[in-house]
Amino acid sequence: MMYKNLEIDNLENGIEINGIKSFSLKDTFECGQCFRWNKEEHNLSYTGVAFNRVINIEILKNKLIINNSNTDDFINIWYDYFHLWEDYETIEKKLSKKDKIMRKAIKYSSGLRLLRQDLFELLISYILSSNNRIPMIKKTVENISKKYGEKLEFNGKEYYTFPTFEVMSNLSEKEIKDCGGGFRYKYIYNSIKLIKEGKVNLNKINNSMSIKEIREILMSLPGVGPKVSDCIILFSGLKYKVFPTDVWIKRVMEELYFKKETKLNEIQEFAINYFDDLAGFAQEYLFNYVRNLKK
DNA sequence: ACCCAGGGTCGTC
DNA sequence: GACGACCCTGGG
Repeated sequence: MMYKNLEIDNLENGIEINGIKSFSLKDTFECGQCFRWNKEEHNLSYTGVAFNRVINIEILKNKLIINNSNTDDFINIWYDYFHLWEDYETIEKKLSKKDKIMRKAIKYSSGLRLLRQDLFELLISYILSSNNRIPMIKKTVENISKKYGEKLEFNGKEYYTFPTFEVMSNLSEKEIKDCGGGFRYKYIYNSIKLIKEGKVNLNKINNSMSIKEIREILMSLPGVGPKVSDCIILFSGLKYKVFPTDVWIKRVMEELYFKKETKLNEIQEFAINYFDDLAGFAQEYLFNYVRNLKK
């Protein structure tokens, strides 16, 4: 069948999609925006859990293969999750024209797509990200899912959904602590508590609000500062004109753009003005680029 | 063995 | 507005 210029064919336990451009699985899944996707050992495919599903995805001869899925899920979930309605060729072209630095960064990570992830899962994941390392964040998110998510099975292996707010709101402080997030367990527990008590309402957040308004709501939660809230806003796909500024981005912006030590606010302000509507994309191309260069 | 840093945030001065 | 503390772990 056809769906918005894409041709979808059924496989035995999955689907095959023709017509997708600009999609690098490696750059999309390994750029640090998500914590629940892992490369398979034996091939170039990735398996991950999102929106209560486990799927395996690979690209063969320009076709996107989604295993353990079907057309309905593709239309209802994955088409939006992988941001397939956005034209990344144009985004990359526009950003490449900005300067030599962006041209390099994009050449390096062409095909990187910003996923549109679940807001609550992002909230917990990025509270865990503060002063933490990516492998440790992944480990803790995995622990939370294993303990309190629902079990899924695929290819003889067990996977776990990220728990719902409902489930997590009934956990004790100790239960959350035992998931392994270190000192951040209090942030998570107290954030959930504020939401449960109705003092903060995540459900009213939507993309017709201004970035400032959304930031205000998110930052009223403990453990959520400017950087974490910008990540939540960007990686949920609410807004793309944000520029999460962490240590890596700070370093690369100072080195390549400012040539001197610069304050976070100044970097942000510059980037938002300079990259405009594409700031969020620029941030992720840069982050992926420098983080891999340092290795 | 010891030290340091990690997709920051918070409390205190 | 600057500064140190923070759980915990892997790597030098």
